[in-house]
Amino acid sequence: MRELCLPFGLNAEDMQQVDTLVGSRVKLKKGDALYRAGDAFQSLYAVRLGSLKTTVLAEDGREQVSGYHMLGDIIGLDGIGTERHGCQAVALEDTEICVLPFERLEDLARAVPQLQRNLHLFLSREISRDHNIMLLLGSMRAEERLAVFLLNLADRYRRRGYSSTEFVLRMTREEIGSHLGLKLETVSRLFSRFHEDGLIQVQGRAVKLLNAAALKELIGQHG
Amino acid sequence: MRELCLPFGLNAEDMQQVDTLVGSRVKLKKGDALYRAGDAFQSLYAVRLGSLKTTVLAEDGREQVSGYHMLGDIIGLDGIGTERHGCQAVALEDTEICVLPFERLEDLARAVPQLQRNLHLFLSREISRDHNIMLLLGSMRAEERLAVFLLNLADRYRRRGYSSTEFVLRMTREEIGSHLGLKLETVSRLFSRFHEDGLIQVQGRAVKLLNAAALKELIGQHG
DNA sequence: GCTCTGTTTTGAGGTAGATCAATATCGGTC
DNA sequence: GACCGATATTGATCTACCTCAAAACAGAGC
Repeated sequence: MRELCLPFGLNAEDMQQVDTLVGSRVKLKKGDALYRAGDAFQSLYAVRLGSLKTTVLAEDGREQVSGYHMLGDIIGLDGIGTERHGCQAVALEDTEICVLPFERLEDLARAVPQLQRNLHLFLSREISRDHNIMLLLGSMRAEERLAVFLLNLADRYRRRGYSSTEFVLRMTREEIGSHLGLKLETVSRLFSRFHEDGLIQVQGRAVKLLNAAALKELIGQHG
Repeated sequence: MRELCLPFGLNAEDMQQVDTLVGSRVKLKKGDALYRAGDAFQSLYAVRLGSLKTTVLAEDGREQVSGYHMLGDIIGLDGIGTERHGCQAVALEDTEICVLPFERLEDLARAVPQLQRNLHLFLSREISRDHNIMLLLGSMRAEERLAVFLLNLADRYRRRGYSSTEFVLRMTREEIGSHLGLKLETVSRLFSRFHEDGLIQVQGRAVKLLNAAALKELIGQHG
């Protein structure tokens, strides 16, 4: 649970303070942007419902999906340094967000050590996560990348109490491809192959993991 | 300067406190590890002299260079969340490091808002940096990657007051390749081609940028 | 239910970068 | 200054993935 909740481990008194932190709530429809690259940074955002993708943009317009975010994830962390968001966040379905004004969060973090600790945890975990994606993009073959993606998704659903073997993807093949450094056709072909090989069952965006162990085995082969 | 110094913008009084933070100094020889994957996390490290590479390790032993760090860089940020370092840091030459015990840094950050702010800046900048590398690895062609790498290096040298057009690479072709998601032969060929095309001058690890504008133009083409 | 648009699947063929291999060069050591 | 292992260069070939193209499918709106 710790990883899913910024105010984890706080006592009742501190919790009251933190409650004053939560600013507004935002509702997004599928396709709505929570923020865009270049927007002034003021707040972090906690996902309460639904899911979003974040994308980094190159100057020439190329776009790379940098993350897929769901319940409990905190997004916007990359904006702290630059005072501007470096990427954009777009809802993949109807989504609800808690706004956490960052200045107040900083003030509160100074007063509440456990909150400070949690904030650092979230920041650092984002860094670790990104490093793992770099490893994936830099040194894994296409089928390994998709296997990692599926297993990672399964794990995140599991931690949130959802089925870890059956879920509905919220992203298109193109978005998955962008995230994994592959083209949509390659992603589609891999889904088909995993299906044929009995590793998964796919029907459009509905995915069922049939043999997670075999998927894990796939990772690390060849390369 | 702000980006190069954790105690940036602190007044004299606060500075005195921060001075008490700096624990020991560590001297590393070329090839020495500052920390290894799995080591308990206790401190952040500031590079005072020399340079290091950080590498992420896959379970199967594959290794990916996640960063190249020089004077003023803070490393170890990915360990905060997990209490274990997720990657390893190895000196690329004789190197001097300041140890910053993290618990004390956290304590001090609660007392000194400006220090807190700077810490958040460093954490967030690392995230932005990683996102840009993800963009590079996920959607750029080989020659674009090397161009980005060289221009980025030039910029970092410039900010530190060194020549931005002439420098000596501290990494092997293989390490550069690992960082950029390419094989060493590809890196070598690209250096040769950039040389032939009059963009740079290369002699082993000594590099001179002859036409930075053309290198910039290269980025964003095709893709 | 039908239409339209966006998404997905599948096929055929091309290419950037990998792999394999041989030679050259560097940097350190005795 | 000669030797040795590590690093770099360069060439020839191979292949994983991309590109282009066409058809099947899904879902939102009427």
